[in-house]
Amino acid sequence: MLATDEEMTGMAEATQVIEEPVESESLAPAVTRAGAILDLLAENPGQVAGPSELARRLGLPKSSIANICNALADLGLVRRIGTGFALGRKLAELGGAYLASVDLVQEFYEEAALLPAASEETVQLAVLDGLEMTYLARHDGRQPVRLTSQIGRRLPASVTATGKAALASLADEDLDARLAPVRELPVLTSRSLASVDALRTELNVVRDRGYAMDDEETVEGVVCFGVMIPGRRPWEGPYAASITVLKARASSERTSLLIDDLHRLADRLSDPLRAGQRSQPATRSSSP
Amino acid sequence: MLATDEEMTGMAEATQVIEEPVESESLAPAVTRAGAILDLLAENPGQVAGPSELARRLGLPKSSIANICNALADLGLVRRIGTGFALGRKLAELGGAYLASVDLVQEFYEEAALLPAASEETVQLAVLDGLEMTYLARHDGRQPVRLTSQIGRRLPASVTATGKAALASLADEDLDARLAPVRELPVLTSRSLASVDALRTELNVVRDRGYAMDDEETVEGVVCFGVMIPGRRPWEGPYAASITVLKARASSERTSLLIDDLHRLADRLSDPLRAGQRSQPATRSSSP
DNA sequence: GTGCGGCGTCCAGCATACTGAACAGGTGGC
DNA sequence: GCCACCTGTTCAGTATGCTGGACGCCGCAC
Repeated sequence: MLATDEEMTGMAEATQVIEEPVESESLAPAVTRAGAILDLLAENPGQVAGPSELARRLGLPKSSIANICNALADLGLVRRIGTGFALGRKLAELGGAYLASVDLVQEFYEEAALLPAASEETVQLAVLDGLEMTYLARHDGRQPVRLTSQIGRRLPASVTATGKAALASLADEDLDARLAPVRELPVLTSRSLASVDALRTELNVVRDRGYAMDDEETVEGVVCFGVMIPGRRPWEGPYAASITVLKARASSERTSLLIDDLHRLADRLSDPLRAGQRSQPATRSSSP
Repeated sequence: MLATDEEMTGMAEATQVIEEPVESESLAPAVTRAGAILDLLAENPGQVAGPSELARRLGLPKSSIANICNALADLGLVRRIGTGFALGRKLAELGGAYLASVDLVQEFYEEAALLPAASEETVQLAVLDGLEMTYLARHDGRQPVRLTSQIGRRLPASVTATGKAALASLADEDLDARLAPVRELPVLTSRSLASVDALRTELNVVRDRGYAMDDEETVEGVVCFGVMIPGRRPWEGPYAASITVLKARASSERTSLLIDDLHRLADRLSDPLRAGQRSQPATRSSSP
């Protein structure tokens, strides 16, 4: 339809455009570009970049970027550091507001702290988005597993316990649609599932077993167990909770305690009415 | 300066423009408007609003808002819910990236968990921004104080222990500049400081005492203790850490333990090079 | 069934946000 | 000390994103 290629033939001589300037066509290009700027700054948290650098890396005019950056700075979405820009405080505010909009997050914190065994470990809540998991909440146990994901971080669903638990809960047609355009899966460690077929086989195991496992597929020496938590609204994708432990500490008896806790957590988060205090006893039974 | 009033005399008959359509003049209006949309959606987390409602509340053309919302949706900054929009997942990602860019946040989580007494309580980290504190991190203790601030939430500095600790650390001229345009302070409870004079007096107390206190000034029945933590870069505003406890549980002996921990935390976060190595080389008082 | 009011979307014309080059300030190399 | 390079900023012209009205749709009231 549109001639997006062959447009830079004139100037693409020795320029080092890192990002593609595609941007296709938005009816509000300034907004799209602002998003690209935030993404770029978020790639290496803490980095500060000036208008020139941003313009070069995005393949966009310097002036436009400067204008957008100034607008972003006025909003507090980015911060001026000298003449450059870095991520701003309002992002924490908006991120917190988004997390507050997910009812599950609040309840997750409360319920995770009450689990007899799992409350000692790192427990996380994530939501499926395409083929990636976005981590929404984290309960820190007493164990020094500090290499867990930051809140807001995204990881491939195929290498995480949360991701496998979420994918295993999808209807076949939904799963097929998501996997259709995929050739090979991202690989983080030598044990990551590399092929779609291997993933499908694994998902069948997850369905039968009732919980998912990440056996050093994300980080060497670290294992995770995950269970699915259904969304409460039709449009909310499947969530999942996981427990992260060092492989050396994952004895079989401890593991079974943790998985019991995980199922308990999922039950309480799946039916909030029954969790705190029973108020609607028979929702599912047939009417007389 | 700007004729903000009397501008809507023509159309302000029965229209209910909630927000002011000032927007002054930005060189990238679409970005400024996008920010206003996000702010509006963040006001009541979980709310979904269609283009018409957003346009009405912002006093802006419906078409423009629709275009901007579509761009925001493509970026993942907002989510389509039916025909409306709500905050999107990418906000969690960007918020997490911002928090990751603040070195203090990481270390805060590690050090807070190691405090002998305070690790049982709710410990928070915040940064001063104007006359408000933005909460950046929270360590959850075992006590069920669930009415603590969300990460990213902003509270007036004058009613919080973190805010008073941060303000008390400012140079006189800096403090004067921030307080100059202020007539009266925001009041959250009957004990909140209402006047600038009362705040100045309180800040002197904080300086002499070495820590700040919020005695039911933010929430009834809840007290907080706060200490300042200096920023590591010249441009980073002062940070502060606080401990939140129910007033009923704030015995004097427990309180003094907690305040010792707070000073310990501040010492370790102030000088990261010494934090990991030495535990506490008699910085404040000799051991018994 | 029917009319009404509200919604989200589409479209052409205009105002304006974007562009690219020129400017001034700062820095490092030789 | 000087030049060369890169920075961020400014400015006029023009392409283009923004505007307001019209359109089709849906849900509610009557």
